[in-house]
Amino acid sequence: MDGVRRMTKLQEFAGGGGARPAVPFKTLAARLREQIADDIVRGALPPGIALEELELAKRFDVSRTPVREAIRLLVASGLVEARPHRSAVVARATEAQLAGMFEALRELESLCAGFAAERMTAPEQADLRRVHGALQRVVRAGDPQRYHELNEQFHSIIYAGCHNDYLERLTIETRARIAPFSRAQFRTLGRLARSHAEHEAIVRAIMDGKAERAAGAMKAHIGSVHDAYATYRGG
Amino acid sequence: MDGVRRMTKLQEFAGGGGARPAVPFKTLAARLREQIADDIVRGALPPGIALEELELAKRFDVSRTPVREAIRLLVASGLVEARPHRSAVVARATEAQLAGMFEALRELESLCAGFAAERMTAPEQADLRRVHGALQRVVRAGDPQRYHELNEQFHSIIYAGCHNDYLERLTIETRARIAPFSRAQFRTLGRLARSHAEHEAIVRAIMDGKAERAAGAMKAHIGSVHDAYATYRGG
DNA sequence: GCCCGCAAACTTGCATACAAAATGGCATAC
DNA sequence: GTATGCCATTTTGTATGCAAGTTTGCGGGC
Repeated sequence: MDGVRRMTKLQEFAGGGGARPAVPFKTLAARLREQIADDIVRGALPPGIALEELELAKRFDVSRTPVREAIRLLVASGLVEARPHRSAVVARATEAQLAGMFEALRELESLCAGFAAERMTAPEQADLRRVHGALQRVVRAGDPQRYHELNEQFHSIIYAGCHNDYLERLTIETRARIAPFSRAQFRTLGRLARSHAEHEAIVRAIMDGKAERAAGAMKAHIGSVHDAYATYRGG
Repeated sequence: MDGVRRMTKLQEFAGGGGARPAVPFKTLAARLREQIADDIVRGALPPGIALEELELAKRFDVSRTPVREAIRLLVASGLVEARPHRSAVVARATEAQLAGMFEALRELESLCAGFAAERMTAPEQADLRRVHGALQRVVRAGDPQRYHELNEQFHSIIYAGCHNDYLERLTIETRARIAPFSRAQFRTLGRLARSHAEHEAIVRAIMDGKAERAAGAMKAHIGSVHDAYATYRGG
């Protein structure tokens, strides 16, 4: 790119980090996809913003080719929209689409919870209780950011607990797809407490092995998250 | 490619067809994705087969670039697996993965049916009845191929009837993802008749606006499809 | 002042060239 | 005869050049 040919470039990328010894090897495109997807989900790249190939290429010091491939990957996953000869943009969503995604997420998470109640192993249950306990402490401490992190763990444990890789993947992807639009939902301490109370019902149902109750509790939980978000957005 | 520069190449592709006047314009990559995805779903490209870039490029008379982009699109959708520096292959699945996908499809279709019972418009309902009637005639005639086509229409109408674009898309993609593995399920006339009888219960529940009954009937239907497939595959 | 048309600049789409890694075959050592 | 390591071949990964399409802004006309 500037005279000196740097070795492989695959080793050095990885977000400016150091050497990564036993990594299975990833293409530039794969890493770019992760990086950009992360930026979108975290909100650094908000919906509607243009993803110009040359700009991204310069930022990551690669050519347009892997950038283009990364964008194609993101397009297929739904996080990015692309139209021919126009810059790809971070996916937007109408209110109706967002409501649809929330509804789908509610049902997917509900399914996961139901299966988790029937299938989680003892270690998985222990892990769920552990994170649930940690969440309780965070609620008392009133730390929304930390709550957000642990909350994601909580839900992820339940996704994995359904013991259905495909369903787990669908749910994770749906959550990621909604994330860019719902980044402000846990701002109030009131919601934190309420969220945790809802978790309590879910955990109990799972521990008791009551699939329907777990599914119902999760459905109510996600529904209330959606309501909180809709209220927030509405005014 | 061979001296004479052919105009745009975007117009002429499209599967050897003629001029396509009012088409919104699609990139080569997008068309290749459709073509390859179709070949995978239809079984022309069975699971495990390698998708060599140069070979595909030659077959479609394009360069490797759009082929690669098409493959990336397919990778993200799950129809194709790729590992660095290895040919991409049509996605395979273990028995466990396949079972998981069937389970997910069962739940997704069940959700669609439930919502459809509550939300389908009168024209949509009429369309469903129309296809259902056509299916009955095909069962009597004993035409598995035609049954397969109409059966897809039948289910697609219900997907659309849930009035949730995202859920519809998830369900369609899941069905496509399973298709390469379940292409031999409607070989017996007995299954045709049974399948149609199950449809009957679904249609009635939807027409009556009974969401739970519709969901349950659909769940039973997909479950029986899966059983038939598992039996077929098992021996 | 506003609208329309045109052209320049910019961005993406595709092709091609080259680099790097994996595969397969062959020779060699045991 | 088998295993192992090396080299040629093949295939993917990345960079770059050029063509085509879109956007934008300017100038002229109304």
